[in-house]
Amino acid sequence: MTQQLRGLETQARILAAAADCFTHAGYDATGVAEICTRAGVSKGAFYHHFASKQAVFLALFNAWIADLEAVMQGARTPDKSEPEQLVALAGMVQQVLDAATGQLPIFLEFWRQATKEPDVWQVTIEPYRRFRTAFAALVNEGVAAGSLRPVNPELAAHVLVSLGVGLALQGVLDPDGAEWRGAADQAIQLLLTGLGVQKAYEP
Amino acid sequence: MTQQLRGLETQARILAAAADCFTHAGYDATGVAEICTRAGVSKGAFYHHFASKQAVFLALFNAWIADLEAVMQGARTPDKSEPEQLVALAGMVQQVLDAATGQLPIFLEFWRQATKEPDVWQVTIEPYRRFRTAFAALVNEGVAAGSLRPVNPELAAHVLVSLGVGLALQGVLDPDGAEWRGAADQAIQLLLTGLGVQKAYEP
DNA sequence: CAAAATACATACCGACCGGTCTGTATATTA
DNA sequence: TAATATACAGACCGGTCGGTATGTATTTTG
Repeated sequence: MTQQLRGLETQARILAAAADCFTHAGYDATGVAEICTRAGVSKGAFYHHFASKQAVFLALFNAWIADLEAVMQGARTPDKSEPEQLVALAGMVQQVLDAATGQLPIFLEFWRQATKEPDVWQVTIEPYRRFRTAFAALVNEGVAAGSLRPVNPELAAHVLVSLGVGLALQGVLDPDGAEWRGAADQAIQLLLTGLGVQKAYEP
Repeated sequence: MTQQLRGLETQARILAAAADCFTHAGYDATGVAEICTRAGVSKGAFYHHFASKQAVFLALFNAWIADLEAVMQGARTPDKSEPEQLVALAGMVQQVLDAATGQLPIFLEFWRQATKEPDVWQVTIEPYRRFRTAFAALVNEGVAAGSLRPVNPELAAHVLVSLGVGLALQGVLDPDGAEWRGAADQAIQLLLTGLGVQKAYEP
């Protein structure tokens, strides 16, 4: 049991070190030796736990996906109105982004790899599509219930998700203070107003 | 004169080949030899015209910036109303993105490099800030003229630019057809409606 | 036409990098 | 306790890559 525990611990150290390196220097630029040094392990340990550098990257990526999945599960509030649910979902997106702030540059690595490796791409775009589906369903319900203007749900969802992604990327590239947070709030306000939520512009 | 022309020609070939390689394989993954092969020149020619691989990358990047600059200059229409100008600016963003479609993955390279190299970062975020400034000025005028709802111009501009960036990134990662274009149109409609442009929701 | 500059081509180098191989200490098992 | 498996350690290797050094053909210059 002690040995198993020890193994998992070094495995975690390798993952943490790799995340650090990938974040700061990028995937290609960081060598396995660098990861090992930062993790305080030898190359033998590294290749004992992981088949390749790519494997470490994928493990990191899958962990991130799992986290995202968990957060999405916790955002189900079917008893509220569609506008309120939209606000909740948007807030959740913000929460996810906040949780990842600081180590966000690694997303650029994910996205870049996704444009090359088909399997990475597959699992990369899945969360976005899921987001879009969720938003579209909500908008659809809202339109049917009359609480939202009659817009194309799919397109509206696409807009919402794109806005979230854009805010995230802006935050990565130019994180000059809290403006970003304010922009996220205002973005939601503007879009909800555009979608026809009266409360947003008639306090 | 003939010799000078010849030099510029091979220089252009190198740049084109490099853009191709960077787009398809990424910066780190493409070697100088590969660029030379695709360009049909020797390594000597390469290092005669460019000091390093980084230099080629920066040249490519600066060319892109210059293009963007030119397009932005051509979008000045001060004689129209603020909402119309907003639509024009948004359309311009779309035009820029369209022009780059297909070779867009190289933007991920730009952005990634920007998170590491301070000088690349400086020149990377400048266009975005310029976009934001332009949008903010327009929104400000519109608010003053009463054609737009009284919103914070800076935040509104941030939202607009973020949306554009997000749409672009979505288009890169998941370019499954024309939905993307429709989303861009609808996004503008929604935001303009949210900003208070009557024409958008009262045809 | 001589000389100097330009525009290449080719061979080559040292560094680095992902991955392997062998050895060893510790823990688990029979 | 003997045997086996696990968890490392560290030397090492084949190959690649960015960059250089040297040579040459052509062109411009004086």
